[in-house]
Amino acid sequence: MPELPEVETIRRNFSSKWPKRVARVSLSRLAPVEACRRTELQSALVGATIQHLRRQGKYLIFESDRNLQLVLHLGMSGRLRWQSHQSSRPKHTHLVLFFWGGDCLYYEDARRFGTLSLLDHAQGDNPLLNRLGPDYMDPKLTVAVYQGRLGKHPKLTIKTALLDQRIAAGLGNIYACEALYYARLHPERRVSSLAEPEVARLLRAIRHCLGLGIEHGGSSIQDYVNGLGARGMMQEFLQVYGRSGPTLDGRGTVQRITQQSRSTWFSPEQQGPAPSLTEQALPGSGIA
DNA sequence: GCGATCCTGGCC
DNA sequence: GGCCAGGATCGC
Repeated sequence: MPELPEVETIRRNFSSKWPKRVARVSLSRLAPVEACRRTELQSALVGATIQHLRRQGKYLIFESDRNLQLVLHLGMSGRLRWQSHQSSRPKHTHLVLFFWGGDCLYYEDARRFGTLSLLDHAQGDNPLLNRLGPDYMDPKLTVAVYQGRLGKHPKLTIKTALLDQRIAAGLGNIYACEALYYARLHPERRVSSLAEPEVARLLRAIRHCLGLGIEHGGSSIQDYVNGLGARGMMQEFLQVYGRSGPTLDGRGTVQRITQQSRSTWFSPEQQGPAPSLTEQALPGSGIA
């Protein structure tokens, strides 16, 4: 469900709350946590102080004063909600952190596509985060770095590459479609067909879309709400995602296709015709 | 690289 | 009842 802007919005909702010491932990039977770490998770967190909340791609990382971090991915339907006092538990609540002083943090996830993990090392070697590419908002991700990382996957279509969190982290289906629209690139182009200026344009478009998303508090298309229970407004500003008929700016029409069994929305007028077989076969000018 | 798969809920 | 959904991983 949530992509980088939604997760970042939630992180910011809580930024003034830390540090906070955990008094009690409640973990549901169905909580999406590795089975071997269930009991450990509770005992490790009780008494720990959460120093701050960090984000990498779509992951939220609770850094504690002990040598451990709680890593949360919200999957498709995960929600995190801050309450100033204990309240009734929504259905599908999997974890509640009760803090000293009365505040509580509720984590719910109906579909249980999310993941909860406990990592021992505050920095460095953890298999979960090591696989992730650099965050799209990280300034260290320059055009040259991005081009190099894309270049390792020349055969992927651009759309697929944008969703691949190993190349760079944070994009999901919504912002991938939007970024391709702003970059005026056809989603079925191969990575190998991208020239350097197009990569630069793409990275700029991605950051533009993610920035807009953050500015508007995320997209509440179905049921996303932020950490305080409020809906976002970005759904009002999407050019192509989920639309039929004209793009939001009226410059083209929206077409829906399926890639990797997921929907892609794009505008043929603005993003060019489907790439031709000749282009796909041409060696050379690309970045492969 | 691709498709199947893990789940529930909402909509037609 | 069937289909679709903002994600990621695991087989072939």
